[in-house]
Amino acid sequence: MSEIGIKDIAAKANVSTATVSYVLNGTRNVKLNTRERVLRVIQEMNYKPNNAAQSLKRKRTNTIGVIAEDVTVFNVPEIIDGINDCADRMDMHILLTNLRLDKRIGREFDRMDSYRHYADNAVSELLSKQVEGIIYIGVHPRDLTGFIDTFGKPIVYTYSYTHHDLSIQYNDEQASYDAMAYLVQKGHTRIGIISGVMDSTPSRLRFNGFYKAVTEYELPFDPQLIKIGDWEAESGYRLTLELLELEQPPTAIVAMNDVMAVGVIRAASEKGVHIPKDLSVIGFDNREFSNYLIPRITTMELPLHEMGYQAMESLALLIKGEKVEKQPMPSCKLIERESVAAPRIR
Amino acid sequence: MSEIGIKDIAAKANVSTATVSYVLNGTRNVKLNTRERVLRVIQEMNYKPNNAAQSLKRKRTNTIGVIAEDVTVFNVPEIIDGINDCADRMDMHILLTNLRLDKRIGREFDRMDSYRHYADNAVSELLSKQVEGIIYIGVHPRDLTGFIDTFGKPIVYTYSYTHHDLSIQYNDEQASYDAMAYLVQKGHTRIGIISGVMDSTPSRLRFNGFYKAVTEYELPFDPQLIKIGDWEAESGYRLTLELLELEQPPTAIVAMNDVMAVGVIRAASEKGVHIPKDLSVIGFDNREFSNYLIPRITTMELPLHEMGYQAMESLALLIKGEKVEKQPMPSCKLIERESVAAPRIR
DNA sequence: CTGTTAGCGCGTTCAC
DNA sequence: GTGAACGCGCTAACAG
Repeated sequence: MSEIGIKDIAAKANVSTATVSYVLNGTRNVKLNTRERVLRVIQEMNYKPNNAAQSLKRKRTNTIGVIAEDVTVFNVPEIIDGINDCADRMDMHILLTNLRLDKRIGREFDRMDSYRHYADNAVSELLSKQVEGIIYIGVHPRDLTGFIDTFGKPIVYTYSYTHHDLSIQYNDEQASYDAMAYLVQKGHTRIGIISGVMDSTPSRLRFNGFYKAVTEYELPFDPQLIKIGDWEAESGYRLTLELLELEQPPTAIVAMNDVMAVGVIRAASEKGVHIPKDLSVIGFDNREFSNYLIPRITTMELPLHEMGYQAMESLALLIKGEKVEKQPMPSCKLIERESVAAPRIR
Repeated sequence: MSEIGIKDIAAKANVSTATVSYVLNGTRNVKLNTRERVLRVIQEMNYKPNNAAQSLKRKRTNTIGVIAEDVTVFNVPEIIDGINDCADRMDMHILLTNLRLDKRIGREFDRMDSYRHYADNAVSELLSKQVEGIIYIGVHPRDLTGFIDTFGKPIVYTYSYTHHDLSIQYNDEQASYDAMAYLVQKGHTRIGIISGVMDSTPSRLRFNGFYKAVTEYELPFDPQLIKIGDWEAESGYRLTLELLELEQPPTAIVAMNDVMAVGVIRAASEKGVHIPKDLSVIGFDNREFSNYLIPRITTMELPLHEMGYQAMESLALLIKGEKVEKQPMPSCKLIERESVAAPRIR
């Protein structure tokens, strides 16, 4: 056990505890000779300064808290990884709290009161542990204004946002615009879109991008090509069937997530419509499975790592009391695979 | 900011700091009247005791460290979730360290020296933070004996093991036996197997289960049905092609992970072999994508949550100095989906 | 039984 | 290079 303290080291090395501390922290010059002796004893006894005592005195913990709504949801680990990446470089440490929302309340995000206490507890605990700031990772982008109170401690949201605090989000509108541009460039003009539920922020942003592309590229605007899904594969399946039954079916479909893209593929294969020859599909999220489907789907990858990284960077600035200049939103990246081709000439 | 300390509360409530402490911890009776007054002031000022000071005095932190080799690897988040689940119930807190091995060194686990220092740093840091024990989560089951030294602090390994320490592993042999039994029960007798690389523990254990089933069910033992893959989809693809070219091809294939099962599906679809009518497939891991493939694959789910839970439970016992009685290994669970059917009668 | 005083835990840091 | 006060909350000893 490490019940050895600084005075044990001091005693064994025949110096005062002050000297040991100076050696350890390089806070002051110590004669080479004694320094080496001290260092050797520390090594021998495997001494590790008690962090609790240190931060008590220093009034700094070099620690931030991360509250993850649920670490098992696909986007979260990669964001944490980005936070870690950045934190490592600036010698900051992370205290992770996992709210386990997905298991505890499922998808009912709108019933905030049913899970507010989990968040409150997490914040209390983190503040008590003297974190210097907090990063909050949502499982679905949405407005969290008024949800938690950090009592003045800096907080940065990612994959969610509030009206008052800093938040790191990716450029959803641009992503969907880019997906469209890519299809147009391949020669498509009749492009269908299957959205997520419409009261969700990403759905709306992505729809904006879609609409912007339709306008700028002067594509035929046909409301029949716009389908409102619910993020699940079944809706992708059902709505694709509807699209295929149109008098003039689309030559390409943008699905607002990979899960619904699976539905698209199922519907197409059932109807004997070949992807990508007869129908192109783009998904969103670059979920792990998108690379294993047949065909492997072309999809927009979310800049999760970068979001985590930026969140940590910004939080560090906030902690230092410096002004955080608005960084450009991280962009999604198109992962070209096998589900998109030029449309068949009819 | 929460620069407010216990004495601020004491002053405002006209009591001594001792009283405040007693109120807070319920360590002694305090007259209802004063208690309520104190509580009210605490509430008003949002006072949170400084955890550093507390643990310094109490010599207990109620905190354990979790070292994850890489949080972005598929099995890790679920294990963390299990740890969390258990830790929450016993009011323990978690300090997570992410080694980021996958990004830093990729799959070269055998070159331990290239990443030992990451682990050493993580342990040092955790010990310095006075964790009461450590859980180590590997990204691939393997022997880590001698890899790290916790200087006497309890440690539990999961998804990896050492000769000396407690480790929580799932029952791999049984899983593969069960997969076989399931196929046999469906009527299969010629069953091919595609293993992972053979110097890996899970490969060997799963092969044992396979062999045991072959023996017990008196299946024809044909070495041609045994193929050594490398965990990647391409090997599943290539080896399936080989199996299909056999004079007497198998009616079912057990792939030792879902990724190779994807290769099986690709090969089959290319050869016009219908799954599951002409060929049944079972995968391993219940990776997210296995549920989105066409056909959705039947697979063995790893008891990740339970492993995390058990690891935490055992560690808690170790910390208390109690003896940990050997628990039964968590079992995998067969997830029945669409890739298995009875063999065609020839 | 209720409340207070004061020393302690362990490193840091100022004054000597 | 050293002695000792200090940070903040806990708790033993003591008082009413």
